[in-house]
Amino acid sequence: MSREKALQDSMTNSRKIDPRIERTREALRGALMALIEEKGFDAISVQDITGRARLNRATFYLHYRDKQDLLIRTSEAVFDRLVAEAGPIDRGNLAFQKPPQQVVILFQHLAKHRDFYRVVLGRSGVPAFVAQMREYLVTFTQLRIASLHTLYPAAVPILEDMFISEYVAGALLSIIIWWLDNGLPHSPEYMADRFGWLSVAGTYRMMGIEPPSLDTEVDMAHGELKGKAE
Amino acid sequence: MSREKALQDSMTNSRKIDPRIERTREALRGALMALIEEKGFDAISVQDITGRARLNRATFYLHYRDKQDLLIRTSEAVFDRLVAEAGPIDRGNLAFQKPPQQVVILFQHLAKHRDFYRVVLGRSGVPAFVAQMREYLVTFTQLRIASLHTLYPAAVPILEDMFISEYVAGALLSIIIWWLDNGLPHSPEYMADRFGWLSVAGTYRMMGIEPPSLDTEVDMAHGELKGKAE
DNA sequence: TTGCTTTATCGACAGTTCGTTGATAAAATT
DNA sequence: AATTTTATCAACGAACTGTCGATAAAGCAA
Repeated sequence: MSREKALQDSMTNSRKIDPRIERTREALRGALMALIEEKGFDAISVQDITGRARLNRATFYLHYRDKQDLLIRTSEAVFDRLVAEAGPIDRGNLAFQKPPQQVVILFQHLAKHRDFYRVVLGRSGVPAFVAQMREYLVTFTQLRIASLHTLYPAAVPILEDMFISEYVAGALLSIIIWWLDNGLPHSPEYMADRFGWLSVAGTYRMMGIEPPSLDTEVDMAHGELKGKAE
Repeated sequence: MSREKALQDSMTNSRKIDPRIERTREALRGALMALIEEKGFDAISVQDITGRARLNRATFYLHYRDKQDLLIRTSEAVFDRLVAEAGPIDRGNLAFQKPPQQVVILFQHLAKHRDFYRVVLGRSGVPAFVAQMREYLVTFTQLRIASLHTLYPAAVPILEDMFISEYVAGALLSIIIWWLDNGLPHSPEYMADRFGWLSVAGTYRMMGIEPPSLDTEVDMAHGELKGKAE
C-alpha cells in the first residue's frame, strides 16, 4: 500500500520520496547489476543481492516480489528514459535523414547506460527484455518504413511490412550488442550512420560493390515471388 | 564413467546404446521442451521434469548435472545436426547464388525442428543458446563475405568485416524468430531468397526504390551527411 | 524539539528444491 | 543363466524462499 503510493508519487506527483527508499532501491539495483555480471542472473539468489547491498533480506521483499521483479522494474526505468529521450517519432522527417536523428539518440542512450544494456542483452541476459527491446525497434522501423510509404505509396506490399521491419530491427539489435560487447569502438553518430547506410543500400553497396539489379532472375520454383519492382 | 562412455559410443563408435538410456533421455528432453513452453525455463524444477517424464528424480542426475546441462545437451544435439546438414561452406560458390543454398538448408532445418527453436529462441528461451546461434550465423556470414572478397579484393575494409557480419547475421536471426513465431507462413526457399535480396540489395531496392548512391559524402566525424536519394 | 509515521532490522517459521547416498528391483547384455 | 548396467525408492543435510511479529532507527511535520 504505502510503497505503491510512494512509487506513484515519484512518477506523477512531485512529492518528495523518502530518502531511505531511494537508497535501498539503488543499492539493490546496483547489487543486482554487479552480480549479473559476476555469475549471471540465474545463479543469483535474493540472499546474494541483499548481502551485496548490505541490507536485510526482509527489506528486499518490502520493495520487490522477487529478483525477476527487481530486474523488470530496473529495466523499465531505463527503457522509459529511452522512449522519453527519443520522443515521438516524426514521421514526416524520417525518410532520408542521414544519419537518422532518432537512431543517433538511441545509440547515445545506449552509451550512457552501457553497463546495464551490455548485461541484459548479453549471454547471461534476460530474454524477456531482449524481446521487448526488439519489439520497440520493430515498431520504430515500421514507422520509418511508413514514412517511406507516403513517398512511394505502391512500393511496399502491406504483408511485407513486418518482414522487413523484423529484418532491419534485428540487424540493428545485433550491431548494438556487438557495439556494447566490444567496448563502444565507434561513436554513436558513426554507428547510426553506418546502420542507416546498410539498411537502405544493402551490404554490397556498403562495400563499394554495385548490387545486382532487382530484375535478376529469382527462383520462381515455389511460386511465391510475384512481381518484380522496377 | 559409464554414461560418458555410452555417450562417446553414440557419436564415434557404432556400438549399440542401452535402450533404457535412450528412452530415459528422450523422456527428459521431451518433458523439458513441454515445460519450457508452459512456464518458461526459469520456473522449471528438476522435480517438474522428472515428474512429467514419469521418472525418478535420482534418475535425472544419472544423466545430467542440472536442468541447464539438459538444455545445453539437447541444444547441441539439434545444433550439430544443422552443421552436419549444411556441411562445409563452399566459398567459391556462394557469392551470387540465389537463393543461397546454405540458407535454404538452414531454413529447412529450422522448419524440421520448429518446436525446439521456437522455444529456445523465444521470450522464455535461453540467452546462451541465442548467443551461440548468433555466433554461428556471424561465422557463416563472414565466410560469405570472404568469398566476395576474392571477387572484390579492395572492397571490404578488414575492420568492417565483423560489423557487417553482425548486421546481416542479426537480421537473419530476427526473421528466423519472426518466421517461427508466426507459424512458418512462407516456404524455406522463399525465406532464403528474400533474405538474400535484403542483405545484398538493401531495404530500398527490396521495396522497389532506387537506393541512394554510394558516392554520397559520409562524414566520419559525426557531421551531417549530404546527398539524397532520388 | 516532540510526537507520529514510515522504513529497516532481526530471528524464526514452514515449505520447496537441491544434490547425493545406499540399498534394492528391474532390464539389458553376454 | 549369469553378469553388468540402469532405474527406483526413501532419506539426508543444505540452501533458498516468502512471510511473520517484534523492535530499532530514520524521516517528517507541527
